[in-house]
Amino acid sequence: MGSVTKILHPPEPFLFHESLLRFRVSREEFVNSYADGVYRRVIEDANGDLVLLEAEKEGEGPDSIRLRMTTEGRMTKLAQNAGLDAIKHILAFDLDLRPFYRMAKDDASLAPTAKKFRGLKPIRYMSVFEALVTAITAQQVNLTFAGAIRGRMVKRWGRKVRIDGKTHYAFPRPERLARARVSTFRSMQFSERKAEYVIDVARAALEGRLDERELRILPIDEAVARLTEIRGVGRWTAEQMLFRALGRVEVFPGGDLGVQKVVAQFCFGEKRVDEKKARMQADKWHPWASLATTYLFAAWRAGVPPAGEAS
DNA sequence: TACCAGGTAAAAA
DNA sequence: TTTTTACATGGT
Repeated sequence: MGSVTKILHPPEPFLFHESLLRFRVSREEFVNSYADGVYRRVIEDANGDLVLLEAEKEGEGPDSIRLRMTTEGRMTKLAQNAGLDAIKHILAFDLDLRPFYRMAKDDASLAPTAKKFRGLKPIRYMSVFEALVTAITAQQVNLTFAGAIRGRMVKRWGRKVRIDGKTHYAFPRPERLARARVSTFRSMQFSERKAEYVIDVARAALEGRLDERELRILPIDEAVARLTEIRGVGRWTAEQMLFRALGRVEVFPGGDLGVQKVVAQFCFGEKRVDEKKARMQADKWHPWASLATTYLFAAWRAGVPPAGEAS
């Protein structure tokens, strides 16, 4: 076993705990877990070596991060660098929040939340593939159930590392899921259709139809159009991916039920708005629309009352 | 029991 | 072109 620990200093402001809370929803999900103040996940380097990343807040004051990287075999320089790059991507070190805050301070529905959660970052998935499959599992079912079936999939097809007697799973490679049978997914309580969608996306990944470089730079509409050519990937799934894997915060998943609820609550004092109304509101947040939703979700989780509402 | 859950594709109107 | 419906399952 090889292990190395590094102290990282993310660009300020940075709120570790509040940013990671998003991954505390399910204990059965395995791939991205945040429990007892530690974010854990397994990544794979270019040689195919698996690295367990364990990140936690270091000390008081401005959030520094203690990152422990562990491999089953010898820790190589390649693995170390892969781990460092991965955590910087996941925690969105490259995203400069300052222009967003300049916009938010003049927006009545966003200003209090942006201030309260200064340093909140949109935590990301590792790949286009992972984000698409994860989104598909979450289509039209409650997130607890989505996490449960995803966990079964990961346990069955994800590569694993044993560290200190505990097993950790990497997100399954497209090769594995592309060859999986629908009936195996069905036994994990995927619907037949979800199973087909996941397999189709895995095949798209293998065939090079998920061009990350292209999806990073295409205008959002065109990127969504490319993605929705894949069966099972609708607008919502495409937008989730662009935001959560590629960090394209200008997208707005207006069809998302949760987004419609938080926008309704924090911007209109209502219970639910339709997609059109949500997108009208989001236009005011351009080009940080989904980043804005990250702040509203944080406020909602924390039980912060919407601006202008009595206690 | 019926209805909803951080949707999508395919059929029907 | 727009509006319904089937899909699977767990929770309320």
